Amino acid sequence: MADVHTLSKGEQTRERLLDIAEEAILKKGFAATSIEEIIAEAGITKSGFFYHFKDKHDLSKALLLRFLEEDKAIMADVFARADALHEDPLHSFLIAMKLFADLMSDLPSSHPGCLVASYCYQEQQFSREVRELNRNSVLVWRARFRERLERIAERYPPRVPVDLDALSDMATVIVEGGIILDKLFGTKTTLPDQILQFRQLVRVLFHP
Amino acid sequence: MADVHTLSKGEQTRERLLDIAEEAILKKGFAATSIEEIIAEAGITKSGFFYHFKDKHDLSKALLLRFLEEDKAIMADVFARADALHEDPLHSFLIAMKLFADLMSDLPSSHPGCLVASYCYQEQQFSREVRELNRNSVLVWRARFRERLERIAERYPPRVPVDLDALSDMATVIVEGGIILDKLFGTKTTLPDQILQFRQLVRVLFHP
DNA sequence: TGTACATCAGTGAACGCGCGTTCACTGATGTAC
DNA sequence: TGTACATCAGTGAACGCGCGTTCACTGATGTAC
Repeated sequence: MADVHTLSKGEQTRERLLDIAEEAILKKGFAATSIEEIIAEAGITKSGFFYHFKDKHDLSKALLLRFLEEDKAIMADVFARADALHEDPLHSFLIAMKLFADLMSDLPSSHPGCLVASYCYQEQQFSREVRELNRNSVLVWRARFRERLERIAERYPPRVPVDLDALSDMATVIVEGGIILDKLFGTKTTLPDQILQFRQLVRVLFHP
Repeated sequence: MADVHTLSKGEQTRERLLDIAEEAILKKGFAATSIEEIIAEAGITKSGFFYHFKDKHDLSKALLLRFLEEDKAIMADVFARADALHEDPLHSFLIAMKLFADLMSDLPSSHPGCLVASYCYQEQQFSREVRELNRNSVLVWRARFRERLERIAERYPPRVPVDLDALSDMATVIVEGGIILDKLFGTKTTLPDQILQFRQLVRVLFHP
């Protein structure tokens, strides 16, 4: 959610529609979330909705774009803060994973879910463009982690052979899987615990 | 899918309806999968569908029950085969993870998805009973792995402190996350690679 | 072996409701001169 | 400072289509006697 004070009235309504839609879609899925219920909660009419979004597919695209933007900002911030605390790639990475785990612990309630996973399990409903955006977001995660792990492996040659690709993907895998378990149980400890588990693995593999 | 030859004509149609529904639901989600398209592919009329299922919710329940049954059988078989090959808990576990990874590599096409994750991201559409079934299935996974890891930890005290709960959940987390990545990319290597990654972690933690 | 009845595995037509979308219109705010 | 016009942020009513569900009915197969 962007800062409310920098948004015009119309932009505020639009953000609110996106907030309501995202929450509902993560609970029921895209097809089961009707425009009718979104506008009911937002307190506008249906035509008001279509002033903001061309059609329902336009909503799905705007929603994903906003989600990916926010996600990118969070991870960039986590890594930037870790880099500021330690310049060594391994230690910085371990700090980043701790910061990330803490961040996920501090959610107000249990994790609402990840739009990427949600869309993935309803893929055929979305346009090729949206599917492409979704896929690409995971490639970005993979590349981000891969790059950091490479720098670590350079300075700390692992004793056992390490598959850097699989280890990079493991970050995404752990996050998506952890979210599912927390979502299923209404808890918020599984995701941070799993991130720390991943952190532990990276340390065991590389730490001298 | 049960053996075709042990099923009556009606049971065969029912299984076929479940097959078609499962494939469609994993691609589009539950709400976006219409009874109309299921019967079109099955080649029967709508009333024929309602002969087999009370309503659409009845279908969702039957689908999940069948999925969980199959899932249980697969894992039981993997562990039984591993136990037959080695009686030591750690080695049997490592063998089981290898067998599991191989099994996931041998899928005819890319992984179609996991109904548990699919339902999880559309939870509010399902009855409390179905949601309960879904949640419970993860508890079963957790318990199954927890029990095996405990036996391992007894015989091989880990050098570093190990959180057995988190490690047990990691199995489920890795599988759900791995499936999402394979599903997104249309590949089938991520899931087995991640299972082997998990296997590697267990070995590093416990192997003397 | 034949007949009566029950169950199985569906068919066909109709239903009403909710959904996404469109279209003509409107009051409030902003901008140009 | 006042007027004309444009844009913003919607309203209200209507639409048609597809969806899940129901109901009365049916031909084929199985079972009892």
